[in-house]
Amino acid sequence: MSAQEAREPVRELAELDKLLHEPARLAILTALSNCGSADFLFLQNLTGLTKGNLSAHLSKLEAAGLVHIDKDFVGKIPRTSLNLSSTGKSKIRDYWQRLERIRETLSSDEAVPLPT
Amino acid sequence: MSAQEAREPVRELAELDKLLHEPARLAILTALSNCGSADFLFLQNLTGLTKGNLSAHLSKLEAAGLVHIDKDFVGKIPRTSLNLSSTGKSKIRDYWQRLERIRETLSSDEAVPLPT
DNA sequence: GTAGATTGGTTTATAGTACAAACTAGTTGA
DNA sequence: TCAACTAGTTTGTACTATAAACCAATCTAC
Repeated sequence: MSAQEAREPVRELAELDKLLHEPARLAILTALSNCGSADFLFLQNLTGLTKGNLSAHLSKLEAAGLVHIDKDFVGKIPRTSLNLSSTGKSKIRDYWQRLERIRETLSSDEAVPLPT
Repeated sequence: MSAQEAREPVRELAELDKLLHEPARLAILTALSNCGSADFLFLQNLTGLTKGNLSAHLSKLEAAGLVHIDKDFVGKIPRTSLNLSSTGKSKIRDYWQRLERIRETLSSDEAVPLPT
């Protein structure tokens, strides 16, 4: 992270990683970050997403290496358990830190110069 | 904003308004919110967006009633000036407030219950 | 035992979106 | 006057999110 970047909070906003920034995935990653591990239905209930939608987002996050998807059976009922990979953990933590830093920068000083 | 909503920060994340949440538009709106008024090229430089991209996003924001687009001439050179409508101002302010509140809620307590 | 409903998801089809490249209209410089 | 530049807009494409349809297995009622 360069000094350049740190002095350009507006540009940093425009360059946020959309894989993490997308609302549904942000909700999923943030939830997993807070609760460690969760199963599919719990996550669906928490986020309010439809099954298809949640399934698609989870697949995308798995493909990107941010979450692990484990399937097993509880008795005879299938269960899908989700948890963050170590990359996932650090990426979502970094995302929130970055956002908070941008917010602080923008609200604290004249970060955005006036055009003439 | 219901108490229900306030107790479900993860769901609130999943339901963020994409018109504002999209990185490029978030950058545009936040920049305008900070500097009051700006012209096209200034904004392009600040956000790092291409002209076509910036133009498209501005049109979308105008159509949604969040920004005003004014065109005039400085000498013989055309100039496009942008500023937030009152709706735009309150919406971007609310967006950041909401996000900050979600962040605080999620980091301060056991906002996300553990699945059994 | 078998018909229908339920659980726990995945796949598919579509509508919407962001983006860059191509274009437009006018201006300045050589 | 011809080329290059300014200040954008329009267009085409590739991507993406989403809901609806689907699937396999289990449970329940009869």
